[in-house]
Amino acid sequence: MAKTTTHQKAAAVRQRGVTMSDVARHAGVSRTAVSFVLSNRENASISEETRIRINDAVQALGYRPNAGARALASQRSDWYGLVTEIVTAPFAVDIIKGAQDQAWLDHRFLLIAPSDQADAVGPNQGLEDAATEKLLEQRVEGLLYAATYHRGVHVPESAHEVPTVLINCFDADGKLPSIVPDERAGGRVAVDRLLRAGHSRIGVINLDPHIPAAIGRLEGAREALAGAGLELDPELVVSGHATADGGYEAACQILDRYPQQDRPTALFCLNDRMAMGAYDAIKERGLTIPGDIAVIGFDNQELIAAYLRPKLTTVALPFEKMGALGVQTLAALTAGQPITADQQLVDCPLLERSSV
Amino acid sequence: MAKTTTHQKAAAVRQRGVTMSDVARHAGVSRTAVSFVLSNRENASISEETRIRINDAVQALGYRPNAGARALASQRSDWYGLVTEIVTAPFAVDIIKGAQDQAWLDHRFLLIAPSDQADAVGPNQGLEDAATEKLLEQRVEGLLYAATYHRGVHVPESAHEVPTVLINCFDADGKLPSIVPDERAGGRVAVDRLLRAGHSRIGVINLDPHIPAAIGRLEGAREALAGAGLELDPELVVSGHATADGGYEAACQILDRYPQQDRPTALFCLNDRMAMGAYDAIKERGLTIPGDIAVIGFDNQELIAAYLRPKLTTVALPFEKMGALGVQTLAALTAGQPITADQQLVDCPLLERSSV
DNA sequence: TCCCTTTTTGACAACGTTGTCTTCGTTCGG
DNA sequence: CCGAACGAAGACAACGTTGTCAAAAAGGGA
Repeated sequence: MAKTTTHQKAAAVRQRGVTMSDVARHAGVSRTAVSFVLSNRENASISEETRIRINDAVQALGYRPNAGARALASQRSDWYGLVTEIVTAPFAVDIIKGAQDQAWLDHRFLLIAPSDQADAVGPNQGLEDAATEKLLEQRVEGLLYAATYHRGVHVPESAHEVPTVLINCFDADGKLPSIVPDERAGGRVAVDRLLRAGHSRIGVINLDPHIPAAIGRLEGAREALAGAGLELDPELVVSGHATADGGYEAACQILDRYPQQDRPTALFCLNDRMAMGAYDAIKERGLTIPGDIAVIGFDNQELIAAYLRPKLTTVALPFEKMGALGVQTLAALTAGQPITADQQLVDCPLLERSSV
Repeated sequence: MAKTTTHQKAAAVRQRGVTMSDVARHAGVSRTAVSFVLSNRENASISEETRIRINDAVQALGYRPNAGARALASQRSDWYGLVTEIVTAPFAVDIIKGAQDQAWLDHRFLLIAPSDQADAVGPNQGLEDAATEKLLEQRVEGLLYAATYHRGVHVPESAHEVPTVLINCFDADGKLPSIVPDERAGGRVAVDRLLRAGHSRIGVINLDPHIPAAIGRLEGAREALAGAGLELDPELVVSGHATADGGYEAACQILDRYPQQDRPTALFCLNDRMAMGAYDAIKERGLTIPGDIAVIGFDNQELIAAYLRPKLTTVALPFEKMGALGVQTLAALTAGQPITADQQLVDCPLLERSSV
């Protein structure tokens, strides 16, 4: 009696407790059969008829497998955890998109946890550790760490308990595999584009020269120039704060430093925000883009690049691809496959618009 | 003997199988005691000493509760599902941020699933249904739907099985509670700001006049003008495509239509992208901002508003707040509390910068 | 010492699956 | 009509918890 009461109460409280047994009962078969059909196993041996009966029962009852129970019993969750500060500083959201789409394709679920590792390597790992811990409690099969900008990071200790891949950042301790943009090739592509348009005197508006993005892109620029038998004039490289204002000031410096005939005819801005400022500096001086000065950016920040007038030709960071590749790499790792390289470089494609 | 072998094998295969029993054994107490301590229950009656012993054991063994098992046994997952196209079209990422932060505070986990409901009401619900279904399989306790732009949506049938809240959109069928921006108040605030700066002849660059944002903001503008004894001159309202180009064209129309003395001295652009275009139109005509023409935007798209020169004064959409409020509302619903209104309006704050 | 309270234990059933094994009918070919 | 071969059923242990309960042990006061 007491037992019955308990059951009824539970049933009343539960929103929708259709279990495999219910399906089996409704289809007039055994639980075993249902389990076989639903996870359509190899060593099947289920007649087409019962298979259909079971599927019908699933439909009729609106049965939904319980992911948690399945994970518990089968000891695999099909979940990956993604720790990222991107949600906080949504510059690289496309990483999430790429990762999520890929995970979806692989029938895996991405658990996204926030990180506040606002910047760099420092042990500001309060939230980050907690996030990792929470994800491991959910028994994720692997971890991804994604950063808003390309840099070295330290990952919490516990991340080493499961396969882990870094996206748009790399392990400062050099132990974990990572996916990063090929900044160098990107810089080369940008400057090549300018060279191809006939420019040979090219000003460069640089970022903080110590970050990987600046180092790689500048190196690429040098290579491209070298390919054309030219050298990068150090005088034409001006660093600025990575904002529109910074770009504006840097552009003013470059433009005002020389008489007209010596003035560079093109500017390579190491990010789009600075290109935005450079536009203003150029226009202010009554010069036209790309007529008098060609401008090429980097990052392909849609809101800027596609809406500047004229629209900005720029090199895109392959966020989406990196996200997808991260998940693929993780999938390989969790499947026990060895991965080839610890650092995978992803191409930065040129986006032609109208500023060159 | 056979049993021992099995255990060893299991332990070898499992990555890290520390269970509650292990903790109990290590602490020299019963499982029950451990369970009591870890979920620190009311009817406890556990001595301080054993409590400490248990916590030490947890530390020592690196025990991590298995969330899935806990969910299974306790019939509550502490998970909310968030279905959104925001990741695809990352205009309103801050909704995710707000929701996630709030969920974190409430010790709940947000499962984010992608929706491709790229636009509007239509039954393009392939992925969306699938996402909802997946989330329900994970036994989420409630669902959130978030849209990139304020509009009416249809939600999959199965969403009605658990408490559901809409963010930045509303149920076209009028059944589900929603959180939306107070567009009207926003429009009022914007125009009030212009009036306060002494402008009385105000041009309006409108969005597609049928969407909730346009309707509300325009209505608010009218109210503000009425408060100053003015009326909205229909001639001064020009609709354009919601892009920089659209804004540019609309601004040209407004600016060129009148001789200088009749020209509006301020423009209210219903979004920042159009304000960006308007800037160009104004500057092209040799006019200054805000000297000759004041400009006020809407949306506060950081990349634009904060980087335009001069920086754009605009009205912000309260994405983050809406996200947080959505989670709070959902928490109230799942806790069985009745909620007050089916549609909660959230204020759109004015962000003063330098264009007025 | 005895009773009463406070801790603590042990046992057991649930939760919804997976996975393995044995058994039991059928049906069919020979 | 016998033995395969196949399809399916049934039983059971496992997964790691929660939750409930009765009962045992430890301590304290009179």
